[in-house]
Amino acid sequence: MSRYSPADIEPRWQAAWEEDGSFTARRDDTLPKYYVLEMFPYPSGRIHIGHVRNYTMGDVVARYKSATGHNVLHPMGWDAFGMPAENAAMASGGHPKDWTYANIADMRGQMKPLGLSIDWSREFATCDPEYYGQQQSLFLDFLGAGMVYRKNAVVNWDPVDMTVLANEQVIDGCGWRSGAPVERRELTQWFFRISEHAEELLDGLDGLEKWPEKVRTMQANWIGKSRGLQFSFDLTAPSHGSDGIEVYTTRPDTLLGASFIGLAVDHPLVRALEADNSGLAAFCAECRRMGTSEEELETAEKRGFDTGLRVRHPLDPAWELPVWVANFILMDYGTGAVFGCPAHDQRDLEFARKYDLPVIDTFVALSEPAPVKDTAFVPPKTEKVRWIDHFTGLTEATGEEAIEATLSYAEEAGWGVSKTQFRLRDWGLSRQRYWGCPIPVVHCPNCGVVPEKKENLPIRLPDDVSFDQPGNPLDRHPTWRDVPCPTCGTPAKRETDTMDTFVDSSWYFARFTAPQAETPTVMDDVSYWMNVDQYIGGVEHAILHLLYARFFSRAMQHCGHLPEKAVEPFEALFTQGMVTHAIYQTRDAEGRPVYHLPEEVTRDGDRAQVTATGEAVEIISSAKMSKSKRNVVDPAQIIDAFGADTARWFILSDSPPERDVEWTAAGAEAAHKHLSRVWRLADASRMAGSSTGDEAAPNGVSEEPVPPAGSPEHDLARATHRAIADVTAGIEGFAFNSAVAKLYAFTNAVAKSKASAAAQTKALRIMAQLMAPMTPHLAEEIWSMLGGEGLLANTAWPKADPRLLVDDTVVLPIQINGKRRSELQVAKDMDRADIEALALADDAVQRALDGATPKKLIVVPGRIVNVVV
RNA sequence: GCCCGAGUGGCGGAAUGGUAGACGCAGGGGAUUCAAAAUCCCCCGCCGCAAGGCGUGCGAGUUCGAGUCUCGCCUCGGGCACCA
Repeated sequence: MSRYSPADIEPRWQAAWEEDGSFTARRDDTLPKYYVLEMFPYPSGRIHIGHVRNYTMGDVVARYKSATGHNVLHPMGWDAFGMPAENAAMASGGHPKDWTYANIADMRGQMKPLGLSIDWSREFATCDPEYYGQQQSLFLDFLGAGMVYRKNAVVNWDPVDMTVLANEQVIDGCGWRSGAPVERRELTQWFFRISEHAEELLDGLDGLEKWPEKVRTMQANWIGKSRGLQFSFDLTAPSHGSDGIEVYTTRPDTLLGASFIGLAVDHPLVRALEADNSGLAAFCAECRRMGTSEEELETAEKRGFDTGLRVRHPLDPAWELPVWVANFILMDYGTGAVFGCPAHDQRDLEFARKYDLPVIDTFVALSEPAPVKDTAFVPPKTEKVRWIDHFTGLTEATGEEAIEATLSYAEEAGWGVSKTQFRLRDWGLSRQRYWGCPIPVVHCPNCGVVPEKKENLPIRLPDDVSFDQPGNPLDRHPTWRDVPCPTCGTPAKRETDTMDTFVDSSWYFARFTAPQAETPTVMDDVSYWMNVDQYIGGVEHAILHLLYARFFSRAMQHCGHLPEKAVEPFEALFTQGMVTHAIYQTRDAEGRPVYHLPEEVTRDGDRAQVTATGEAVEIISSAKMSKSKRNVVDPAQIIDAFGADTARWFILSDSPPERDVEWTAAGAEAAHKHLSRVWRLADASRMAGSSTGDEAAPNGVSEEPVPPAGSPEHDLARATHRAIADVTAGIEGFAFNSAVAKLYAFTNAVAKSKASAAAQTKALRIMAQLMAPMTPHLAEEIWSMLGGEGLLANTAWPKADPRLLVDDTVVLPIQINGKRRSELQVAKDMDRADIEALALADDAVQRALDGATPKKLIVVPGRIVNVVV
């Protein structure tokens, strides 16, 4: 062989690893364990370049940790339930199960050639009955522990397709298939009591030191702990059995500015009022013709309806306020009712201006009272402001102090209670869909809702279902629902709701520690392997998935399925940026969007057309790769053309791992050229036929003598050890792009080196070791070409020799007034006074000073000199 | 709308508060070649002949010194509870 040929090299080394069992994880108490996990993929059909990025990063960590003496667990599985499988079945008539398993086979077939160091013996899919049966068992434990309950909740209902729609399926208020306006409908649904754990989930964030700060902040804000006042506005006349309206506010200090009460559309009182107020009923119906997402509610035009009811202000019974229904008030937060304070809340102000409600702006101001016009004045929480005739007697206080004073005042006066409130809502897990984990309960006419017996698990999904009619196939199945009641034996009906797919992904990491066990987990295994030492995945999962998984770990621990230490299951988290791509869109005859894959489109700058038809394509700015938007890039082309190592090297070198990247393949060829160059260097070294003479200790360099200073061997050894230090730091710090850059520099150093053949071979073997986490096949090949013993995958990571990392002299930049003007080359340990003298003698400094003495002279030894003139 | 990020040459990006632009892509020049491919060498932020000046989305501020810290904006991206 005379040139780099990944097509030959890569399968050969993959077979060697497989034969060696290099990546099979076994418990071993003599070694520190390390559990690396990438968020498992949804089997959408093909892997895309974002997957390659994710799994390559994880593989770098796994291989590096293995080389540094850890017993590594690095598993892979499939998040296999979900809507796309049903959509595919509806679109092309297949079965979701067939579609899903075929996709898994395809994707596994695409992933294996990447040479990932995965223990494939642990693979499972969440749609395997062996997995979801254990999940049903967990559900029953949670149910028994009182962590699951049923209540009514609102869903998006498509009246034509007779089906519940996901928020994603609601487009401009209409069903994505039927085009019919979506309705809100209330269904009885299952919920996990995650909100009972709000405080714990919040407090737990403090301990997650190896999580990105931004993720902890996002989770904390999501949980949304707040302190406020709960109290009642008495109705001037009782209405439908209520005497007053309970409100919750986080700004009780602005109570003097109250000018109306706002009720959520779904507030119980509103529901009651609707019955005999057709105008209100029409208004509410209008508001309900809207999706359920918070985004939609918050961005919709603010609208209100005066109920005609009046309430009394708690501080002054003579003061009456109108009660409005408003479409921006959330029933799920607080009491579903607020008081509006237009002067000190922007949204309330806009509402008040629209409906001509009073704006009371006279009791708090920055210094002098100023009338509020278009912008509400929100009293700052931590800055002192002036309070005028405030009922608490405050005159000057921060918002926070005013809130506290108000809380005490209301509590003492007895008309309000201070209350801690969380934004976090209970987790609704019911889905009216086929392709999910069946909820293992039975509805019995005698006993009510009865849990299945564990010995009946798994409750399997029936295979004989069809998707040619609207609605949930489980509901329509001729026999599947019919079961005897587990308690009394009378004929009963199975629950037909399946679980939210977030449930599936909330404990898979624990299942990987004993994927074939007859119980959800096995304590010995889960105790050995948990926690996940490094979790890696897209930042788009920063809130929901990670929060649900954290809740699940607590619940599992409570039920004895996880050890105490695993309540926080992810020790370290790395959120990689997304690989984005433009979305190519056309419209069908009805004006609905049609998306096109990048490979179906011919693009020229800002213009694009469908290659096959010539139809003009609208280019929508880049967004995260998503199957539904079809803006996915298949890595197969790069892998086919250049091999897996090039794909891996390129995706790692391209940009910092945490940052989003707009995908472009420009440069993939250059990555391949580089790997070829490394191969040629190794090949030349092999031809030179030199032995390094240190076969016994390929990595134990620190005991060796340092080559004489000034020799090419010395320079090469320095470059080598610089590279070891830099690449190690790059990998440890998730700066893979920098690690790659350092390896480029090291390659240049080796290529230019005049050192002996033996010294070069030695350097190249270390280069192979340093490259192994990124380009494992090429690294093995070079290792073997240069006489390395055994598999490189089993060798220890090289150690940098500190003697070769230090410099004797440093270049010290000289700044004049902060601008670099000159530099000094000085001994590393030269003392301050000598540096000052040299700096002042410098030509540029002399010119700048022009005979004067410097105002200030800053010397940071080893760093910089700054002369202030 | 709310929460969280990001913004540096033509491009991807580098830079413990201390020489902005490492490393690479693209581009330019040269060597080699009958020619090409491949490879190797050199140049490459902007303005300027030069001296020099200007430069990290915009505007302020802190500091001897700011890409980095603070405040206010702009633009783009992610999330917003039934996409996964």
